Amino acid sequence: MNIKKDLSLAVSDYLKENHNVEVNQFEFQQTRKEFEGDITLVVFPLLKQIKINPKQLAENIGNYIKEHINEVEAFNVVKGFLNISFTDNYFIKQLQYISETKDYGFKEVNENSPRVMVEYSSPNTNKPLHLGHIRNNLLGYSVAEILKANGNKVYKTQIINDRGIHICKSMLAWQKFGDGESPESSGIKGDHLVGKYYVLFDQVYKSEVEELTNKGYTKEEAKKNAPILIEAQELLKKWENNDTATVDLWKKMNNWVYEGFDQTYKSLGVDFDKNYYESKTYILGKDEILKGIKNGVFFKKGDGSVWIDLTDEGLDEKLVLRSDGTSVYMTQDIGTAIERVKEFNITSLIYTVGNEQDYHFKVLFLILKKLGYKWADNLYHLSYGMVELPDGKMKSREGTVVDADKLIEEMIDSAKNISEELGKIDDLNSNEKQKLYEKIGKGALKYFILKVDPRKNIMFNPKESIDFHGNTGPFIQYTYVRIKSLKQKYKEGVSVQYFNYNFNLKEKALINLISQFPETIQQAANNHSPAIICNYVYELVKTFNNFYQNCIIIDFDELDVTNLRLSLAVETSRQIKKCFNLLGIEVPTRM
RNA sequence: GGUCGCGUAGCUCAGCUGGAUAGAGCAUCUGCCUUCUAAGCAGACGGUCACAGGUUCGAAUCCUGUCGCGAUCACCA
Repeated sequence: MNIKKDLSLAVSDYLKENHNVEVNQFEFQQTRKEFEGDITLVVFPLLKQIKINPKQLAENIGNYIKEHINEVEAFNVVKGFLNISFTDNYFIKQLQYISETKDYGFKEVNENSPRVMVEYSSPNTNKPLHLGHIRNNLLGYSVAEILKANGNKVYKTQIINDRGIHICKSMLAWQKFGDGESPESSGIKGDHLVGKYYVLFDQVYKSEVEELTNKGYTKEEAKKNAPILIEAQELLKKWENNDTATVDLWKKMNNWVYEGFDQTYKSLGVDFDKNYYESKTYILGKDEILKGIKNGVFFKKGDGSVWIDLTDEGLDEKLVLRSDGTSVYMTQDIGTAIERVKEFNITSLIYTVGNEQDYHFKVLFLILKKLGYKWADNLYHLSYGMVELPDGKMKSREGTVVDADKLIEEMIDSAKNISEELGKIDDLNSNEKQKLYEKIGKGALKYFILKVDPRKNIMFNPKESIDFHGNTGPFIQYTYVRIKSLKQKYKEGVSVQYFNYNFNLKEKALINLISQFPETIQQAANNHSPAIICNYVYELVKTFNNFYQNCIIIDFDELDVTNLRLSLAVETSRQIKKCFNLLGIEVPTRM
């Protein structure tokens, strides 16, 4: 049941019959609170084809639809806005439809669904995850869930940057100063332990650079010639030559990191269908480059390096193979994309990567297109803004990063403090309490991140704690809990029954809003934006609270009304839960 | 310097595929727990939508320019 569609058809008929014009798309919007009505047709756009007074046109259309559509009870016209009111019968029918529809608003996924891969996270293995990674993870996960709900077969993946000079730096510092320290011996989480040596390397490196500068080297020379850096580069060569001891150490330390990452991923509630590792994929892509040279897509310079000329597209020349024949980042991204399309038979691929790499992806997609891959048109860079601190961007080496594990822990602590202060859950056992604190704390964090438009930067002030009141995760969870509590109080099952009922404005507003759920999901999928879900669910919850505060829901003397209002409350809670699942946030039943 | 992005209330953000008097939350102030959980509700205060032009019946939204902030332009990843 889709009232907008019915209205559109009727208006279309009217225009054809009376003005002989063919229009099928109309602009509907939610009626503003200050006017009477449940939906509004904006007639201004029609004036281009029909040259009459907008008010008159609106009146005519209003009369026509009132006559032809049972659900239309009344209408009023303000300027070029046609405000339409629905009958009580419509609201009952609509509520009944919503409550009887399984997975209302979701589209089914089957063998014929589009196959989409979502890449996200993709960390380096030399340090623990920070707030920037949290944003990436939450976004990638949520967009994947939203796409699923919108009828796509989704594969979640990440490519782990497990090789290169960065990990050699941690390895070297551990070799030199670690004295055999391990996660077991130190009790430090694996990724944090490796990160500790990465930082240590940098400290030694900096002091060596300073020493060399004092000896009269220029800054540039000193940076290139610091002994510990040269040692790290030698370690990288050993790794590339498959030196057994080096490879063993590399495996050992990477495994520490993976164990740490797994813990953080689990805590964030994100997962992957397949992991790729750069140590395996970095060789991919070379064949494509060679083929591309033959086809004239790439060209070779005198020193043997291979390039693509993108100056016609307003970009630069871009290197795809070094003069010594080794790959660069771009090379393996070309190869990996092709591999993934083959392996998963996907029709599109979404890269969740920060907007600092906009240029890279522009070039990557262009190259794949020039290589003749038709699916290159379906590649999408989910480009998100940076997380900024009051004094600028986070920098791992300068120690200004907000650590992911620590932040999650702090959020759970805050949830605990607030819960204890309110004292509403004293009867729960400690295990139940802990689970609840996690749901609330993580809910606050995730909502805080996801409610911001992905494209925009996020300002995070570590000195100000993330809120638990107002437009927040806990507020929405709280509303859900209240509805659970209502249902528990009534005990009897409820279902929507027809009877002669006069809906009030609060109830109508709520049903109208729930009716917008399907198009909201679609919009969120089209825009790759969990923020759209956040805005929707917040609006829904505010509208519900308004209803809750003003209407007695459970009234044992008015069972018909109770049945109806409680159904409405239950349907609200179902949408809340679905929205939060799309955001990767759990809902509690008590708080 | 070239390219890309951003600029909305004291702060954090919606609104941006053009539509009615630009909306929320936080903060400040005022009411409401003897009705279903006050992590709530109702209300007050708060705006040159960076600035200047243009397109349009209509611009925060689209176009051009200016200013400010950020990112990017490596034989780094």
